Amino acid sequence: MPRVAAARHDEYAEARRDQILQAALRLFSRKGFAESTVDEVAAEAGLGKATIYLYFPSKEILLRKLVDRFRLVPDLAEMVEAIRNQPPASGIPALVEGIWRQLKERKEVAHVLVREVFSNPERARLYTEQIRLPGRHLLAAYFEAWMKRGKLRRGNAEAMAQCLFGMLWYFLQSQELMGGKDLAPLSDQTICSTVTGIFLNGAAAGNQRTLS
Amino acid sequence: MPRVAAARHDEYAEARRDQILQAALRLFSRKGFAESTVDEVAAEAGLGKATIYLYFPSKEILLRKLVDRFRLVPDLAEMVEAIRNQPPASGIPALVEGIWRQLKERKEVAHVLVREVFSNPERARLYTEQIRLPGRHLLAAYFEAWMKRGKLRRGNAEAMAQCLFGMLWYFLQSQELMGGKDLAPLSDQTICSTVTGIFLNGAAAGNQRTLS
Amino acid sequence: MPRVAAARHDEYAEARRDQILQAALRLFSRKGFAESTVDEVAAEAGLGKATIYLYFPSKEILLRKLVDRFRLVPDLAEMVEAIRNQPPASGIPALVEGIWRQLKERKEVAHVLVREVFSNPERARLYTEQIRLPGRHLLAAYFEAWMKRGKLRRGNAEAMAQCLFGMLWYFLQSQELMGGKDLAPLSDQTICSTVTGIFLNGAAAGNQRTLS
Amino acid sequence: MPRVAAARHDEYAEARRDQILQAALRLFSRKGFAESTVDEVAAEAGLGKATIYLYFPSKEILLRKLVDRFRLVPDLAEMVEAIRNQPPASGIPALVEGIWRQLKERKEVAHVLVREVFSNPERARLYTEQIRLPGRHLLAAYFEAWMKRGKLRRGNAEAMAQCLFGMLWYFLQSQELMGGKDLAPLSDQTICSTVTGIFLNGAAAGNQRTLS
DNA sequence: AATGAATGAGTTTTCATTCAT
DNA sequence: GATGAATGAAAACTCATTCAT
Repeated sequence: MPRVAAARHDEYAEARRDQILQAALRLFSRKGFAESTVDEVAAEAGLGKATIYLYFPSKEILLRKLVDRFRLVPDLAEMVEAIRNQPPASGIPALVEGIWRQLKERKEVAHVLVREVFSNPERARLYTEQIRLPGRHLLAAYFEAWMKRGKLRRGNAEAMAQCLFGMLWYFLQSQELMGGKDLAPLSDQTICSTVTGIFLNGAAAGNQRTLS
Repeated sequence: MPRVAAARHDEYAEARRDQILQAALRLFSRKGFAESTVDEVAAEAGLGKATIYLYFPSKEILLRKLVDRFRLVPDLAEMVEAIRNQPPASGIPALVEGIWRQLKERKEVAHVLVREVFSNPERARLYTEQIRLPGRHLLAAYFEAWMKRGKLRRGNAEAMAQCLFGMLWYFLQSQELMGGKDLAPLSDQTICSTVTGIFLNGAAAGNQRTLS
Repeated sequence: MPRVAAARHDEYAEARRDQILQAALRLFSRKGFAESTVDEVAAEAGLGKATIYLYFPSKEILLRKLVDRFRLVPDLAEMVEAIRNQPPASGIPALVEGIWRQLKERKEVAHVLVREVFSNPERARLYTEQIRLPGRHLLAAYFEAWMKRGKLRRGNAEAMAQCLFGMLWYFLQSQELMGGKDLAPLSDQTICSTVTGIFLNGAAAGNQRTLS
Repeated sequence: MPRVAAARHDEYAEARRDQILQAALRLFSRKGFAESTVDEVAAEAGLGKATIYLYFPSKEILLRKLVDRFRLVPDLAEMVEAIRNQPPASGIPALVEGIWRQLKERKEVAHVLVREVFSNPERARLYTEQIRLPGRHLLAAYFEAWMKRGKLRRGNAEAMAQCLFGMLWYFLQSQELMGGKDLAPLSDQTICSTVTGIFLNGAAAGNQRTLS
């Protein structure tokens, strides 16, 4: 096969794969993985059922590829890179806002992750290895760098990264996925400044800023 | 039916129902709801398959009853009450430790909740109304009381409560439910002191204690 | 066991058996044999489920006993005997009316027979041998007697008996069992006189009476 | 979808549906509806079990479609039309013979009807409305036409139609479905001439022809 | 490459029958 | 004698996957 044709072919296949993954994401987010049939994925993608199998060998693998492709915070590396040289006092607020914006934009991904990945031991382990820990390391590295420069208190940087992300993650779960937005709404502003405030200065009186 | 016999009968049925719910909790926590069969629930309970249907009319209703019965932090009210008169500096560490202990003990419940409740909009809404918000209010009330006494910085107490719980909740998810314990273990000590430290004093240098 | 006690015991068992059969008849007539559960039979009889099995070894045998006990026209022999010496002109109308009355009274039996017996080859064969043919012979014997006395035209008496009974049987099926009573009602009077008229004189003009 | 392909597809599906209905008819006739499994229907049709569900959404609906498709006397309208201008004396014998021939050819249909339709109130009502009463009206209309022309005695034409059909129907039940053919055989000739004779002239002596 | 038709393996649910009390 | 609890065997139905076109 001539090189150009092969490249075109690959592009085409990639586009199809993406079309299917997007459809699956919408569907799984709405109905859940186990509750969705391959027929429905195909219908959502506007394709025939058997076509799905041309691009993904099984439904389970389709899910894995989905999780591979759709990161919760795909730009995390860029965000951390962008603030690498900023001290926490300015870097963390920017980071929190960036992560929160991206999480909110990607709540469908979050939905699928919560449902299908975080709760299935095997899938979760894979996710932890390939995505969660690498992401955590990025944050932790930033923290450690500024610990050394004396701008952050010394401590377990990995655990601290987990705390930061955990607060945002739980806001996402409760506000966007669990109906909190309707029942007890909190503004983005409140969320970001509370998280930032607590992470930097804590809630105890005597520390710098007012919370929220 | 004589009253005594009826009472005994009810007790017996209740015990059986509990036996089944406990078995289902273990199983769903291990394998997930959709991935578990009624056969397996029965086997785990040491009963015949049809017996399950004597006590629960369907698999779906079994799940609902399961969620009804098992709360995530059943003793939260007592814990908050116990520290009501302690200032945050001593109250929060106790609270964090108490919540964390109970969460860890109940990771099976957490597993089922994540999968079946937090991810299903309708069930999640119910859960938010009946359990999550009331719990949050308890914490928030404690925070507000100590804000008034000048021991906590002013801020959105509900959001702060969410932050505190979110950190612990995410540690539970990542350590216990997602294989983090094996892949990147963090000790209870590290977790509790990091959460406490960040919540009270933040991560910025110049604040009181060293983290973790 | 003393004789008296044994007799009492037998009477008691017989009464219980009857109680169950009556309940089963009502139930099977309403819902069909396959569609009824042993639980329902027990409930209808006001007994516990296991009690049914004290008196009948299986559900299938319960049905057989039911058919044994409940004849469609139990008094046929008496009816035929009663008109034995009456010529057809007066005997047939009496007979038709008598059979029709009994059929209508016993439409529950008819229902079960149609459903469970007439349509199951093995059961039907048994029924034909033990009940249907003997009944037909009774009618045929009456016809033959009056053929000999010149009051009925010569012909196949068995086939004639079948015709007479068939007309009534089909009226029962269509009026009582198939909703005809509501959709296109025919009075008992019309039914009996039409059957009698056709059987005795046919429908062709020039024969004696007006039909119905 | 192009029009031609769609048409071919429809034809194909229709053929498959028919293949399944034919198989189901044979099976239900032999074993009864409740006693037959979908697996068996599939095996009889030479198809896989799931294929049945491609064409019929449930076993119950398969039965309904079966009854819809297979009429007991599908050519009744043509038969009545064919003798419309013949007087009863020649028309009825032809009609009786025609109906009897068709009934015998379709005893499998009869079997299923008896068992599943005539005995289930709801289904029976539907059948009465859509099939039985229209058929009866056809016969009744013929009778009424000839009553007016003085060739049939006046009477309730609907009841008379019922009598005519009832005799034949009961012969079918008893001879073909209940083992009468083996236990007490009656020739087609006997059956038809007895029915014709009784219907036209009755059994009383003094009327025209000899019976059978 | 694209697909609808076909299907067996697997799931939930029902129910006749047994058994311990 | 009477019974409710327990259950395995069996049935309807679903769906991921394969295959012929």
